[in-house]
Amino acid sequence: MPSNDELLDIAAQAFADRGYAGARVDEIAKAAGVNKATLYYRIGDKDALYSAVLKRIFSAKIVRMDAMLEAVEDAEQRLVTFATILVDSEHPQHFTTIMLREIADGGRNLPDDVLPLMARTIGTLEKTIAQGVAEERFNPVNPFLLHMMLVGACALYAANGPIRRRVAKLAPKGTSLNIDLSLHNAAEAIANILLDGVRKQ
Amino acid sequence: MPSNDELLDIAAQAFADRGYAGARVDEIAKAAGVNKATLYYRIGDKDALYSAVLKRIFSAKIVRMDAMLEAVEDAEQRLVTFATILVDSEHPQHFTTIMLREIADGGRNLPDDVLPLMARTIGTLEKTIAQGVAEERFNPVNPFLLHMMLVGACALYAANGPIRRRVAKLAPKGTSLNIDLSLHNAAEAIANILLDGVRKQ
Amino acid sequence: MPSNDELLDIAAQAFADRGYAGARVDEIAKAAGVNKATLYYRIGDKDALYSAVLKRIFSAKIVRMDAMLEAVEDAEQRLVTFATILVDSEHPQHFTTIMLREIADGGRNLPDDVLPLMARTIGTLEKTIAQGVAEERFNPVNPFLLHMMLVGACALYAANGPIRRRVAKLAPKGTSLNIDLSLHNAAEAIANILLDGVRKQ
Amino acid sequence: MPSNDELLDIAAQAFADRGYAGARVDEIAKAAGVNKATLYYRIGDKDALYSAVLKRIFSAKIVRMDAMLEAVEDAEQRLVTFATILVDSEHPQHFTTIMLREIADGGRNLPDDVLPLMARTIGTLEKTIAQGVAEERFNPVNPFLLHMMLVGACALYAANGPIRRRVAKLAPKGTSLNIDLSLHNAAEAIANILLDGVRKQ
DNA sequence: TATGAATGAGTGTTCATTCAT
DNA sequence: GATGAATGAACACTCATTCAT
Repeated sequence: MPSNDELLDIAAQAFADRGYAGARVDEIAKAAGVNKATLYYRIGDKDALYSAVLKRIFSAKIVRMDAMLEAVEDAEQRLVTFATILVDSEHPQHFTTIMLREIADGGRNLPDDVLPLMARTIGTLEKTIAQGVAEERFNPVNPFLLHMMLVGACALYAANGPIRRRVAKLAPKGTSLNIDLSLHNAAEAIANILLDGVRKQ
Repeated sequence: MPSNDELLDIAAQAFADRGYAGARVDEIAKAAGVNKATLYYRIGDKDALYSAVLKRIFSAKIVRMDAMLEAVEDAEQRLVTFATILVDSEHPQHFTTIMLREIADGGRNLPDDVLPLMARTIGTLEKTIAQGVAEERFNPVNPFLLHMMLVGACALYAANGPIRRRVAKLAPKGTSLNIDLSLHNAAEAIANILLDGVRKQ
Repeated sequence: MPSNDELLDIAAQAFADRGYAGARVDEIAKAAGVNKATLYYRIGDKDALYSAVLKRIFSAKIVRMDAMLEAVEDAEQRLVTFATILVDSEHPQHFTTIMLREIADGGRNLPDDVLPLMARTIGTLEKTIAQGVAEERFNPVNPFLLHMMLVGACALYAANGPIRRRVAKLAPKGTSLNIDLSLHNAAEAIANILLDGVRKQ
Repeated sequence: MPSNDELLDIAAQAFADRGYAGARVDEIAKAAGVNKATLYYRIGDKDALYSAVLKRIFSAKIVRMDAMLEAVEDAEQRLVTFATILVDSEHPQHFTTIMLREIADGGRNLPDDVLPLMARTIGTLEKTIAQGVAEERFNPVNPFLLHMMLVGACALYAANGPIRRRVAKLAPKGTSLNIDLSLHNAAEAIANILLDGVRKQ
């Protein structure tokens, strides 16, 4: 009998793979090895299950971001670490994939109490950039756009593995598609390209 | 009675709003003002409808990209134009939103004949970057990652309007969230930040 | 452009293959190479089409029975010929298959004006048997049961080819299933077995 | 709430009455007094439901045949009993009607695992005839044709009650159509006519 | 606390039929 | 006469949810 946390991890997998509308409560219960009614008893309906998954995933990410904020002082290093944390956790694909889906959905299923978590993530990054600007190491740049670029690039790279491989088969040999950077390395590379654009010379 | 193209536009709206699994054939037919059976007669089942929508959206985008490639010579200008075309067309949200959903889905519903179109888009950008490198104006940078950054940032910004507004209400006044750049201007700004990172000094 | 008779033959094939409920007006029109609306214009709705097919098939059979009655004098020979005509015509499978379906259906779709034709067929056989009894060559036997036996055996043999072949694969070699009598020969054999039972010694 | 067996009996009624294509899952559920989804939960889709019905009906028939084989020694008596069992069971019309439909359908919906049951039925009869021939009481006769005659005649008589009554109204009084033998008696009579033809003199 | 069983309300799809030309 | 296009009414099937135990 799986714990509630294990239940939520299995549900996260399903929601990441299929989206809210595409995921099936039956299949989640089956994958978890519990009766469907047990899922309802322990967690609630599909909406509640989804909310719980989102809260779990976002909370974990925020906790890691906060820990990073305390551990890393350097503004540049913070941006790089921010990027790697985005893609680099126990369930990397789940976070980025579900986030992309939520954005596409306009946050339709996003419960109100995860929004503050998202706001905090953005605030975290904004503070970092403000710090770099204050230290006169960064050009003044719109923190929100920078956030979009960091998150967008990392999330896309993290999520598009399957498509990348299908497209790669069609492209001529030797093209840039034939890369296979690890998520961690890709996130670092992305952050560094951004830093090159942001860094004051 | 709507034309087939009008039908596909209405379906695109639905697929962008709700995703493949969340969209309802009934509602698409109703929104188009045709009988559901007419949809099947004219286009086919949900899969065929989705394929037709994807082909229409991607083809239109590719056509604009190609036209741009011929009209714009300068490598930097090309990157900027590429970004603006991504978000700036007759149906801007549809393209980026559906693309995000497809990436999250691992291209599960992506028909084989739209993959070459995606490959071409990437190839287009890659050539532009290679041109900039050849002209010794760009640092050598992984074109695929640059593509991720450009597309990821633009798509996220284009698609996350609703969430942005919800989050903005929660954030303190005066933060970077309270921006309201047009898609076009945001895409330009994003491209320029990237160019700052890529440009050879 | 097929004639109405050709149309009916094609429809007969469909009704024989799939039954009234299983046959598709679309497919009949397509098989006939005419527009579906043309089918309605020339013949009428599905019911009318089915009635027309039944009338055509039963009439043809009756005509051949009548011709036989005039040509063959001997009672025994009449029974044999009756059996062979049942299975042996331009469209042998259609008649027996559709007849079996109608019987199973309780004649639900059988129009009133084909019933007299069926009654005449039975009457034809009954006269033949009465003749044999009158000539003191046949035992007095229930003509209706004889009719069932002759028609049932011939129709089953004519219609069950596909199943017979599937079952034959499962049966051990050398069993009686591995026969492949032509319809004509099988009907003759069936009639002769019956005659052995009916014939006065 | 009906048991699964009761469910299958109600479904058998529908399939016998209307055939596979003509039967409606909605109506079966309604007739059984259960929700349509319950039917799917308990048994499966229309195909599975039909397979289950066929298996139930054929198994029951085979069981009775086997019991008869053990109880009856005399070859002639076996043929008669075989005929009566064909038409004489808890659900007489269902078996013969569905069998006729399946034959007309070429066994299109006949699951592979009921074919062995059919083969066994034929094998049963074949052994009986072989026994009669070995005992020098029967003429050597094709067992498969004999099977066709016995089954065809009995099935037709069992199934064509409704048509018989409609035709009888059209025929002149005093004709053979105005018989109303019970199924049991008709089967006996049919078997006896056949025996007269098969019996060695 | 847990679950096998049941179900109302959809959900995509098909089909016989009709209509405008 | 003939037909491409359109559609109301089914139709098989699914799914989130609940209930009895």
